[in-house]
Amino acid sequence: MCNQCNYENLLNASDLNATDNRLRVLEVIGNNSYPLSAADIFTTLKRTCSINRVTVYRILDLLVERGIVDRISTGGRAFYYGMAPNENHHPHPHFYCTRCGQMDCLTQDSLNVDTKALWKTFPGRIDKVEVRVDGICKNCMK
Amino acid sequence: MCNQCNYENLLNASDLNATDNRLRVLEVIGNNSYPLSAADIFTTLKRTCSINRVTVYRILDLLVERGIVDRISTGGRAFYYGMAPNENHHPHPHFYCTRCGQMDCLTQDSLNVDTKALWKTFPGRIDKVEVRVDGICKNCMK
DNA sequence: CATTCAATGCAATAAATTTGCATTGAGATT
DNA sequence: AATCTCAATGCAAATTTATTGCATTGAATG
Repeated sequence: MCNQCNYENLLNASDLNATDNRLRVLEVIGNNSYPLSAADIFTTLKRTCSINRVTVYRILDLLVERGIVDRISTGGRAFYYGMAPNENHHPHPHFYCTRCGQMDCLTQDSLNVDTKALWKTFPGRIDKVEVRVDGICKNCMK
Repeated sequence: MCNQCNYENLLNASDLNATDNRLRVLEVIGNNSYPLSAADIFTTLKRTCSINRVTVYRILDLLVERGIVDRISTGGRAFYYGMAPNENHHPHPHFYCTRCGQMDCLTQDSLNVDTKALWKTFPGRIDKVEVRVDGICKNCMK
């Protein structure tokens, strides 16, 4: 849950008009404590407003492209979306339950990833390092 | 490229009959120096034998389920497949070029991931830790 | 020779996402 | 005020990737 990010500012800073729909999508993502699928976001929005599925996808694409939101791959077929790293959101690994599809955020230091060497020697451009732990969550273990 | 794994033994050790198709799929994966998509594997096989796309998917599922092959997520929509860790193949991170879709293996120690703490404290079951670097590869940078 | 069953093929379906084209509405231009 | 423009959105259809259901085959077994 994020109480610190000003979504309107985030959009403006990326030269995006802060439309109602963009703000709504960003709020759903930012106010959630774990990443959500496009379907999750769409379903949530549908409850309180009339928005098209395609619009959600397009907004997500835009937010990812501008680096406001992170597209996170799962062990499954759908992407999940969470706030991209910024002053209020630090990069962190995720846990994906292969049984129920729930994705959780792990603390930044639960997995220690040292990327310094790679950044120095890699002959291309590095945009992002994604760390995902797959397994069965506490709930599904019961 | 793997000259050490005996694919027939790998299959037998998992109680799988070493059918021609299974061996072929495993050879394509094992003899390649980077992970391949199901489509890559299918296309490669099609060149030299008659096999159905569905058979490839089914064999891949089976190999993944038995832990012979790893299903690796990319920044894109398709899964990629590479040899699962065994005595000849150590776990390692991957690089995914978001421009051309090429996936490369990084050396085991180019990224230092320390998972000890997580294993001790995580309240569910951990099956796999996937580390993927996304960016633009050397070729696409030109 | 009949039976069984794992392996495979083929067609249809599903899930997630993307594309093409139409509509709308707020602000700029005449 | 009427018109124009363009970003934002909607709707239907298409695409991509993967999965399912059911039929066929062929080797092994009784």
